Amino acid sequence: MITVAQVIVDVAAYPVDRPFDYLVPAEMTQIIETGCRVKVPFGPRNVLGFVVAIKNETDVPIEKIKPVSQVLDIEPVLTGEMLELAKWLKNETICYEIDALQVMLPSALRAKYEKIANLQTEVELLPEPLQEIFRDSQQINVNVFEKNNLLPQLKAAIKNKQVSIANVVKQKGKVKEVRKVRIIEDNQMLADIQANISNRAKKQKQLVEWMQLHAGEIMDPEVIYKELETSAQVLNAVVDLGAADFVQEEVYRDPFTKEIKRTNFLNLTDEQSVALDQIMNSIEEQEPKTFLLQGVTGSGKTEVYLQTIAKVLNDGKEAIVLVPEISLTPQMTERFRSRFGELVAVMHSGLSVGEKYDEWRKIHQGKVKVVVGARSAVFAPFENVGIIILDEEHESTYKQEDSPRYHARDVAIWRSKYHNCPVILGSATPSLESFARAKKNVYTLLTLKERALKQSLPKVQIVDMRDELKKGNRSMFSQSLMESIQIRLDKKEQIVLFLNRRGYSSFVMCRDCGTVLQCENCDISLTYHRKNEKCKCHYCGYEIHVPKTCPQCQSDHIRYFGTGTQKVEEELAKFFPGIRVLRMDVDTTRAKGSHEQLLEAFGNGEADVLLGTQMIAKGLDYPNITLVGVLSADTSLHLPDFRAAEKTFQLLTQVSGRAGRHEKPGEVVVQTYTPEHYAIELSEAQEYDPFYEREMQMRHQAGYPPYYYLALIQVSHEDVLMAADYAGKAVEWLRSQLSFNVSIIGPTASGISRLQNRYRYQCLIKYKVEPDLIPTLLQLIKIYRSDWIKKGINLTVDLDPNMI
DNA sequence: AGCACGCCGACT
DNA sequence: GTCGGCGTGCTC
Repeated sequence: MITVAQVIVDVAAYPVDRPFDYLVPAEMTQIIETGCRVKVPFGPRNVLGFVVAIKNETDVPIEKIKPVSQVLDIEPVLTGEMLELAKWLKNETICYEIDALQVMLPSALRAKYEKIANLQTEVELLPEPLQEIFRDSQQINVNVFEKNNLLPQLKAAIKNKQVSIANVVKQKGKVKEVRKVRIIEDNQMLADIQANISNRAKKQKQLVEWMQLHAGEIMDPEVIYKELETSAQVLNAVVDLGAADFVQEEVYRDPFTKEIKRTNFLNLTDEQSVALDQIMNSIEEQEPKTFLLQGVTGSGKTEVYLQTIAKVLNDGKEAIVLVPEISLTPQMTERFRSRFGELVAVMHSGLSVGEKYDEWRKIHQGKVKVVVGARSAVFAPFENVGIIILDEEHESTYKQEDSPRYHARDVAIWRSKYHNCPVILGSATPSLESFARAKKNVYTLLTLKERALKQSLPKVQIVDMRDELKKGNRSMFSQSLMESIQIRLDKKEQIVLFLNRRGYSSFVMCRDCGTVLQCENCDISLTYHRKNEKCKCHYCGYEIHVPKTCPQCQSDHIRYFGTGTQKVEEELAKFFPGIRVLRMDVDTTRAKGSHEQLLEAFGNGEADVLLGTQMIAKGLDYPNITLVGVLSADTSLHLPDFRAAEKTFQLLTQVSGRAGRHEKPGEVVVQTYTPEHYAIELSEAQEYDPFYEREMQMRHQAGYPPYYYLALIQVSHEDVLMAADYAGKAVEWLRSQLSFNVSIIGPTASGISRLQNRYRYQCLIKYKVEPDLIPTLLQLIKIYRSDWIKKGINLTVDLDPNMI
């Protein structure tokens, strides 16, 4: 009988996006399992692959089939659930199956390939320069030749059959191990050994005597040295006598640095209890229900999560908690760690590759029961999931921007059906899509209207900056904000000032002609980096030194513009001498961990004002913050995005919620040039429903989600005309295939019309129901992959896109 | 995707 | 005659 493994190979391309059959050699049949990674020959090279099935027959002609060269995992790295999920993702997001599989694993388990040159003759027979390199070793990485400009010589040697090239799959992800001492269990034997030690070896005798108290234990040598004031020499001698031996033990790199204090359940409000009861009931009944937990800021959503998780753990199941990347602050993770201690793993982008791998292994090996992490943690390899929680459900970071373009919410719901467990989507300002589904009873709505400690929501005051201008106030602060700041300073309370800007980026502009330094390859301005006085493109990596004069008008009035935070800081210092400001932007948060340090310093009262962009809006929870100022509420309103109003409202509600979360009442001052806009007007009352109704009307009129679904097709090419032409062709073809109630808008130039020297066009598909959409798109992709791709066209499909 | 194979023009 | 350009097609 033969054993055949079906393998998805690590080659992201359309013609090979299917399983390939490989023969399993007899010695591997006991080890190989579905979900294992394997090394296989694929054409002329070796690649990594995932075993998706094992069977006993094959349709492939016997002369074609090759054997698996190596099994990389003793235990499978992917569960059956993951393999199924990958197939679903492939369909749902139109991606390669290999991409779907890879996204579920930490990058440490993905393959790294190296080309190795093997020496086939005597070194002396090689040309001079090559001899040099092959002197130390017969096998040399090809990039060594590249670095020394010896590629032509290497090529010649290959031709002469003096050297051969092999592709080697390197496995990343080293398990970190430490050497420990294992004391033998047999106490009698220890006593015998001790008796035989010469009286001159006092230290050894002492050590073995002490070991009798710790028979069978495994310990750190350092602990022994300290305990007995001894050294490695003595220990080695004792090990030689057979009283103990050295063992290698796996360790996890610990991303937590601080000690944690255990905390207990808080008392719940009536609203919280009602919500919790419903969720508990669903867990009990094993219903894959999706709850939308809508709670005003400070209403204690987290406490509901924590108690739900406690229940799940009690049932012997596991919990997944997703948090947007930027709110994955120590403050947030500590709440989970303090409740569940060592049972919690944390996953976020701040961890090193090794740390991520370690956290993943803790989950995989069942050492932890709770994972708190960003988007990709939704793939945590638990096998008995009891609850999945998405906090701040409306955040756009839950959607991955590149292939596989999945939404963590959709994956969570898929997994909940697989495990028959509920999902909780939590937010103060749910996405319109989720709220609409809750209204249609697709999700179950749970509402928390009151703050947990019954504090009133902060008073929001909207200030029209146009009036300030008329009054002759040309500063960044309105009269009213200045007064409020002064009051807090007098009362020694804290202030958060918020600049509504995206990210931390800054740019270089000529003050005479207004030219902003642009990337040569992309249609986007360069980002200024202070550390090396360079300007860099975040999309393609293009980099130049900051020029002395303007490239357009030769003026030397060229200046670096920050996010505006420096300017705000300067003005603050002018108006309020002695004010202590903590600024959070590119320059102050570059180093790893500086973000946390700044927040901690602010929490300790080392500053009066915390000043920053979006990043500070999330998760800040300090009792002494009583004033929040939004310096310009409208900047996010004018973005070319149909969600601009929604995002602005969410942001204003979010930042307002930072004030007065504890005993002291809070106040919010929102400065704007368009106070009449409903997103700003309605944020004053901080009530979600009126905003929802209003925004739904707008979406209905314009034909956007949740009334319509969207799909975005992007076409790019080095040549503008080609890009436009083929975008047109795609649109034309889609129009001919899809029904009349689907509207296809475009093609139009994309927001960033040129990226990495490629011109980009896009078209938007709006549809309510169109069962043929995915098959049609797949067919379009087929046309593209079989024909257009050769002409240098690039085409991508994003279902349910974030930005358009 | 990546790599070999294969068919045609320009060189020692 | 041979070297190397890149169009074509396959990968268990």
